[in-house]
Amino acid sequence: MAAAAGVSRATVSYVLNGVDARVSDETRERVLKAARTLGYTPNAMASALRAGRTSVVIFALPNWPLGPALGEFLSGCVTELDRLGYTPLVHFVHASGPDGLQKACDRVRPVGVVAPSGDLPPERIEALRGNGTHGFVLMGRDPVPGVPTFILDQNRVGAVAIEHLAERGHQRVLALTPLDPQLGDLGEVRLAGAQEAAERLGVTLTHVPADELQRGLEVEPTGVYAFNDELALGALDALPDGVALIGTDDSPAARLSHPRLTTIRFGGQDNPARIASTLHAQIAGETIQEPVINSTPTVVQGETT
Amino acid sequence: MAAAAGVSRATVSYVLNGVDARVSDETRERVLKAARTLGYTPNAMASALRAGRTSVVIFALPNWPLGPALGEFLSGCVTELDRLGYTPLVHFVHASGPDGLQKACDRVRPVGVVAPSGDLPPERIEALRGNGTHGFVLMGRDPVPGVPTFILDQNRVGAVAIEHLAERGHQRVLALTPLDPQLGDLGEVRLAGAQEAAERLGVTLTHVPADELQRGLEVEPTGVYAFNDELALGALDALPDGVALIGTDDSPAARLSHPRLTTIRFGGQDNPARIASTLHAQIAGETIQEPVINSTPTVVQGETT
DNA sequence: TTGAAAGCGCTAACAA
DNA sequence: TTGTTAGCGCTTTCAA
Repeated sequence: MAAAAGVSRATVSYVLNGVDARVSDETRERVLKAARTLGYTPNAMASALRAGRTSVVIFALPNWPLGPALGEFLSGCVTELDRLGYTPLVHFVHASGPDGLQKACDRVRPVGVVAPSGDLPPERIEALRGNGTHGFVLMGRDPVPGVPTFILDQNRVGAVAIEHLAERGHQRVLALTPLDPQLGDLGEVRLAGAQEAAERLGVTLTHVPADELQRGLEVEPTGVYAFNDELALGALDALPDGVALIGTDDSPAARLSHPRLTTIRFGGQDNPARIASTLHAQIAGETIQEPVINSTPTVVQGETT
Repeated sequence: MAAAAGVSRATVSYVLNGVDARVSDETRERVLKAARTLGYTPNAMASALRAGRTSVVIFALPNWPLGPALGEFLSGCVTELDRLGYTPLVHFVHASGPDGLQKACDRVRPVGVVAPSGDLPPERIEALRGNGTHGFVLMGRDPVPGVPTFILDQNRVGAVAIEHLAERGHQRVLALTPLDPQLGDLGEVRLAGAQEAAERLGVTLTHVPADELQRGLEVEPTGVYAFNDELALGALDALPDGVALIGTDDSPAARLSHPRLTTIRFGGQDNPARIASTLHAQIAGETIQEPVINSTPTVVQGETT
């Protein structure tokens, strides 16, 4: 490449990295033309080696059920990170082996990582810091000291649902959960939150896996809380008239259903932007002012409650 | 590191890469211990630079609606690739800028790429080949000459749905589509396939966006084909008794709904494994025998048709 | 305004 | 069985 343009490798580097002060217009033109002709792309491995860092940000996705809400959130994060000049890539934690995230980080040396707090313990973070990873955002229920954390309080989701039903006078409530082990840990926390709220508010909560819906109806509930919108929609037709129903996720389908489903929306629109900028600030070496990003669940009122 | 173990860098490299023939047991032990003590991790950038290739496989995800079916497929691909020793990472094509995939490939120099055929034209593939990318699997409607292709015939999905309804004697059918622009291109192709099949079979097909379901019912359809299961479930309660309903995706919620939803399952269980092994073979320099991986949609019979 | 050269951390060929 | 060394492609300092 340098030879093709008749200049030194150094000059090529300056041109391609926009250090304009250093090269004459004429030389720059020649280099750019040669680059185009040859289809030259700088070797990112080499420059990463030299610089001691890549532009990659790994988003470690835990075993969450893939749906519209998650898609929107992920897309948002990717878009923001891309805008800031990073190369965001999603790693499926549960689908790789036990040390999948660890291995992925060792192999791409990301400059930043977004990961569930459970998958990235403090000692790993320390190890990564020494390897060129400078930005961290954890996702979890509780704040992690010293590391910016995106609070996803599934516990609260369950509580909000029950509070909503209780406010409307429902005393016997069914909690409808997917069979899918995917919702596993996530679901347990939600259920616990719902249970707590139920006790607090004097609501009788019966937990029923989705495939036993019919059996659950024997307790003659006045309200049903489904752990996701699909489940709610699937139950809608089977529920006796007058039984209230609230789903979770605010999926597009919930907005389009007849009757329109009441559901729970998780988190604000600007969370992806805040996650991205938190990462960016850390990587730039700034101190983070707000180490906690809160995601509050809110009820989206429909016609089913 | 080499110094800490009192050996040369070469020896460290051999030990950590399992070239056992070269080092004595005693030396190996010493090196491994030192590595553990120091928390030493080989710099993958350096070794990638040296080797001319990384272990990363980029899976370029187009603007498909995220749901359980896609999740299963993606997880499958990731698991298989991981098993083969690669580092699979998912790139959200639509969420990055226009040349997002290009940029991502330039920055991580993946050894393999799985991408929609529309996002990876032949000239790009050629360029990538020169940059250390040796495995390609395209996803699209039609085979691409010279490149293994995973055939996703959305056209056929639409046709299968209409055929299923026609077989059961339905002559007036509603096609219920999401508003979501996400399904855009994908949806158009499906609709076209359904339209063709309808004409062929003498079925009257009316296309209605999901938010106009009520208006669609004025044509008094005897069957409804929804472009995804969530939409189908959302409509279930609103449809008059006796109207047949078929969804798309075979989502868990469809299996759990009451009545159980008839739906369309897309593709076989072993597609991820075939995609992974096709990539693997190419990277190993083998010639691919079966350059086309077919994904045939099949009806999953429920109680709604 | 430009070139020469060092060095990022690793691996593989060659020497001992 | 182990050490020495060249060189992967880049950026950046120093010299011209």
